[in-house]
Amino acid sequence: MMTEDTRKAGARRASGRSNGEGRKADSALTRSKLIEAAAKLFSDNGFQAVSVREIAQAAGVNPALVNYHFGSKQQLFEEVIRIYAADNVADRMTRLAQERRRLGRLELEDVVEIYLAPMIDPQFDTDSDGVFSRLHAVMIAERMEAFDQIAARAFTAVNVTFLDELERCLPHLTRHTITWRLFAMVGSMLYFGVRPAPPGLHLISKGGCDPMNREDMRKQLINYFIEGMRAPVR
Amino acid sequence: MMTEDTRKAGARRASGRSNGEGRKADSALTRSKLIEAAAKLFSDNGFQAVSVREIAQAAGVNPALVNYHFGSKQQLFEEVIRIYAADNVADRMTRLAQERRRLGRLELEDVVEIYLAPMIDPQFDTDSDGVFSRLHAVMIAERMEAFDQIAARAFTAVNVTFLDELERCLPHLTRHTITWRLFAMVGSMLYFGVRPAPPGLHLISKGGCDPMNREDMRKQLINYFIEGMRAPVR
DNA sequence: TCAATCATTAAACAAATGTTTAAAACTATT
DNA sequence: AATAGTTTTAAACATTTGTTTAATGATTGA
Repeated sequence: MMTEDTRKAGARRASGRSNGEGRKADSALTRSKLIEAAAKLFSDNGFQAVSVREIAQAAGVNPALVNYHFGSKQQLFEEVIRIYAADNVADRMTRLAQERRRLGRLELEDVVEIYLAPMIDPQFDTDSDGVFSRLHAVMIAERMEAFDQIAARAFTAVNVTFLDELERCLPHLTRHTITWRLFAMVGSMLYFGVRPAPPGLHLISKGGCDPMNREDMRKQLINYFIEGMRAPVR
Repeated sequence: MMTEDTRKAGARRASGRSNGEGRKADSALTRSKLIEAAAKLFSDNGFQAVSVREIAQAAGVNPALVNYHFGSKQQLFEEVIRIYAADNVADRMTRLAQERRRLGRLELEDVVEIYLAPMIDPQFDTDSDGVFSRLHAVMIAERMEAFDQIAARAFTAVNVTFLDELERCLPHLTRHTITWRLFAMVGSMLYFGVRPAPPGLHLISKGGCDPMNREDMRKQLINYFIEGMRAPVR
C-alpha cells in the first residue's frame, strides 16, 4: 500500500503500449536484456534470492531501469512468466495444428507426445532449455498472488484444447479422470525440468538417468505416460 | 567466510549432543517450537521469503534463539528438511515391512501404493499434511548446496529398497527404466502436494479435481501409475 | 533549431535483513 | 546458598534490499 500508487504510475508511464508498437529502439533493447537476464537468474535461484541489482548487472544496465520499464521487481517477474509461458503454449498449439494437418485424426500417442514435446522432444531444444520448468517451480515454491491469474490466462486455452483431444481418444474415461492424469504428466515433466536434476536421481542411477539426455528420457517415459493415461479407473 | 567461524562455534556450542540426551527441557521445547513454526512458514512461502523474526514470532521465542540453537537460518532450514524427510521415509519403510509381513510376496500394485502412501493415502493424513511436498518444492526452487547431500542421505536407502521390489515385480523392464518412472511418480505427487493446488487445475476442472480430496485423487491416479509403470519400453 | 518527450544515470531513501553481543534470567550441582 | 553452566533477552551491528528522486543525455517532431 505504501508504494502502490507510485509503482502503478511508474509502470503505466513506462510500459504504455497504447500509443504504438516499435516506438523506441533503445527501450525495447533494454527491456529484452532485462527480461533475458531476469529469466536466467530467477530460474536458477528463485525470485526472492535474486536482487534487482544482480539482474541489472547481468543485463548491463542501470538498476533503476527495472522500475522504470516494469514498475517493480515483481512485475518484471510476471512479465518473464508471461513471455515464457506464451512461448511454451505457442509451441504446443503450433505442433498440434501441424500434426493434425499431417495425420488427420490424431491417436492418443500423438496427442500425448505433442503435449509433452516442449519438455521431452530432443529436436525441440530451444535456447531457453529448462528455463520454463524452473520458473514454474519458482512460482509454486514462492507463492505469488498474481500467478494464478497469469497461469489461468496463459494455460487454460491450451489445456482445454488438449483435454478435448484426449477425451476423444479415451472414450472409456471421464474428463475428470483425464484432467487428473494430464496434470500428473505435467508434474513429472516439471520435476525433470529442474536444475540440477531431481535430488537423488543422479546418485541412485549412478549417472544413468539424466534429464538433459532428452532422447533417453523420452524413450523411457513416453509409454509410461501413454499407457498410464489409457489405464481404466477400476 | 565472514561468519563461518562464529556460526560453527555457535552451532557447536548449542547443538552439542555429545554430552547427553534429554538434558534441558526448555531448550528442547524451544527447538521444537522453532522447527514447527519454520516448517509451516518455509513450506508456505519459501526460504528467502521468510525472515528469522517471523519464525521466532510464530514460535513465540526470541529471534536470536534461531542462531543460538541452530547456528543460522539456513541450518534451521536444513534441520527441518532432515526431520520431515526422515518422517516421510520412515512412513514408507514401516508400511513396506507391515505389508510384507501381511501379504508375503508383494505385487506391483502393493509396492506402488506403499511408495505413494505418504502422499496419496487418505488414511495417512498426518498433521503435517502436504508440508513435506512443499518443502521439497522450496528446496528445488531455491537451490541450496547442502540439499543434495541431505537428500542423498535421507532418500537413497528407501529408493534402493523400492527399486529392488519394483525390479522383482517388473522382470521385463530394466532398472534404468524403472528408475526414470519412479521419479516421474514422485514428480507428479510433489506437484499435487503444493498449496494452493497446481495452477489452473481448479479452474479447468471447475473445482472437480482437488488434491485435498485424497480419496478421489487416489482413485483417479493409482491405475495411471501402476499401468504406466508396467508399460513396455517399445 | 527549439521544445518536448523519453531513456538513462548516480545518488540517496527508508525499511528490513541475518547475525552478534553483552547482560540478565534460569537451572542444576555442590 | 553459592557457583557454574545453560538459555533467554533486548539492543545494536553492518549489509542489503526495492524503490524513488532529480539531474543529465538522447531522440523525436514541429
